[in-house]
Amino acid sequence: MPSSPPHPPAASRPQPSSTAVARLAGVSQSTVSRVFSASARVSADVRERVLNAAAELNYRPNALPGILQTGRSGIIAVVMGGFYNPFFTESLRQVTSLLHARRLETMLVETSSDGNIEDIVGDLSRYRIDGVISLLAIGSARVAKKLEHAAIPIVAVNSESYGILRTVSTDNRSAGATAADVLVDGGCRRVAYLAGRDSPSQSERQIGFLKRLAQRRVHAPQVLVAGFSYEEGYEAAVKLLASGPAPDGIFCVCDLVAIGAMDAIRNVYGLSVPDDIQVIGFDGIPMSGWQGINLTTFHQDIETLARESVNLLAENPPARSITVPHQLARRGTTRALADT
Amino acid sequence: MPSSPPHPPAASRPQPSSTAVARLAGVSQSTVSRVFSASARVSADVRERVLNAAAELNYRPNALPGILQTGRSGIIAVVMGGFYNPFFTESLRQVTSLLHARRLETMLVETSSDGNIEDIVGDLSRYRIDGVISLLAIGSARVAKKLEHAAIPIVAVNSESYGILRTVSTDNRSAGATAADVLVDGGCRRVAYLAGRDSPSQSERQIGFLKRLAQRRVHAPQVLVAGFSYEEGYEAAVKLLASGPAPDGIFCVCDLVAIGAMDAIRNVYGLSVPDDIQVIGFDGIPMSGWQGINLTTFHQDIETLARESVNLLAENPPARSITVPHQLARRGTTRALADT
DNA sequence: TTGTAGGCGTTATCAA
DNA sequence: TTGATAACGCCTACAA
Repeated sequence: MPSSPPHPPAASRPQPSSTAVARLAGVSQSTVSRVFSASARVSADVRERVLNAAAELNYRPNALPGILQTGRSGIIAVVMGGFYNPFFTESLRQVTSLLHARRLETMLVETSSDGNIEDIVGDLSRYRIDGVISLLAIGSARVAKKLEHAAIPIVAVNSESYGILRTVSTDNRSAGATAADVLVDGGCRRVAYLAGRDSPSQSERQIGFLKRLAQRRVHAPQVLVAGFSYEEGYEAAVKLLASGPAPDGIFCVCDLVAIGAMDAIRNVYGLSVPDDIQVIGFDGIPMSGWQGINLTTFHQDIETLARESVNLLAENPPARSITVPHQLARRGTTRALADT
Repeated sequence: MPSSPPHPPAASRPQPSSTAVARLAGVSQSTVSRVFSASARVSADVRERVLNAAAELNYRPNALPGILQTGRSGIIAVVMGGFYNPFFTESLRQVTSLLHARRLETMLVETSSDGNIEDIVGDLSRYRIDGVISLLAIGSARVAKKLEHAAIPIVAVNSESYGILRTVSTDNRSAGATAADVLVDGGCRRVAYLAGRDSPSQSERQIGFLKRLAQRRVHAPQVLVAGFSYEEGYEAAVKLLASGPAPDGIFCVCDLVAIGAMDAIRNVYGLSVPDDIQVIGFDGIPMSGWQGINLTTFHQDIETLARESVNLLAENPPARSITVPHQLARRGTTRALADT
């Protein structure tokens, strides 16, 4: 690509201003403004002349001066990564949809990690965005403080709050505990956990899982760091099964990892899910319900996560964190009761 | 939800202006402006005083006045729907990423159909957006004309151009033809097509498929309108197989439909893919490559689609349409050669 | 090198 | 009901 100008060329003609409309309609600029504010009264005669002139020039009110005055843009930045995971894209959809219902626009920011979220927010603040919803967890107290310092309201989903941030999270720890119960009740005695990386929600799930296993007097599980993708789940399972006696139950950090793991279990090792190994995922992405997959998993209540995130931002209550219950979907990769 | 103000409350303190920084640093506002424009020369002494004052106030330059003057915002609206289909979300990711590389921001607009795209563009033009990339096809010449009239540069992906719009599209017709070849070469003699709805790219695939079948002297396929989702593919296949003698090959409008159809074929009718019925999808979403699915499909070259879309918008060449080649991925749901 | 002044397109205030 | 004017925050001449 040749070196290009930072901005695309402006539209051939610049957009007409209210002054241009006023000139054409033979009224003052303020009258045009009034016609388009809808709140003020304008005589029917004048209104019609103005609307005709506006239509002729294809006039569209410019929101920028108002933003300049009020400091409020009606724009929310949504920070996201992991586009390959339907959990995130569906979250994005719902958040955008809810923002739109409140007449707020979504500025989408794509980033693979939260490492540079401070720069991103700093960058975007030149547009005077009204707030930030981060679908990525904030990774450190240092970043959280910087964000707080930026004085732009921010809500993070499935993130630690560091005592500062407003957060909305699925009850990850309790899900981990339930996963342990499902596997143990299903007869598993030798379980494993395929972990994600650098994510507080994944840590919470892991902690809940380990604690409950200990309570149930089951051996501590073998823990392997996979990641969050199908491929990483596949590879982690290959490694897991190559490393010693096979487990009889695996809890996976997310559905994509679980699906990858199942493909490895079945195709590389010729083992059966759930007869040889039971598998549980997390997220409740649509693919988990496909008949050919039929994965037992935990639904994250994306609708509520999104709704509470937008509420927290728009209503600007005192900083607080909201926990959203998960929902277990028992399907074909686990057994209801031990038949031993 | 109680009736809420249209905008979230502004950040507690309004963001400081360059004037505030100037006051604190004991210089004029223009000097502050110069320090942050980087182009102009400022003495080291003054620069430092200004930067210190700016840091103390946590000053961030406001982009709006500049936009007001130039009419160029550096914001591109990306119109999208079908979040459940990884083809669209991956397209969104790549487009956003490329825009970001050009220092352009993405304003995300979610809409289920293109029906109201005119309203959307009209709405957004109050932010003086520099252009629009629509990942949804523009559905009618009427809408295309309106968009043209709005004088905002627009590029549509996999859309008809109506002789006006700039478009970037996969070579859908040729893919349809290749699908016919693959099935016929694989021994199919009685094929079906599971169609989408209201989409020019889907029509093109269908036309290419039908034409090539005729050339190959195979009976015209049974065509059923499914849609674009797993569920719709599933239901369409159930209906298809219930309606008479089963086909021995099915071309599906997209991968999700193909995957749904396969689940129905296998689980409802106990038939084998590919032994009884061969299946071809379209898009090349990641799931098509999962071992448990292993679907023969056509990869849309999203990278190129996204790159050309952004180029077309940013470089503002004379209106033109670009066709991007697809790539066939032969996998386990078709057979290479007829063994009859 | 630095300061002063005008203008971008609105909305809000005040006067007519 | 309508018009004139100030203000938002920055950039860009132009003046000093």
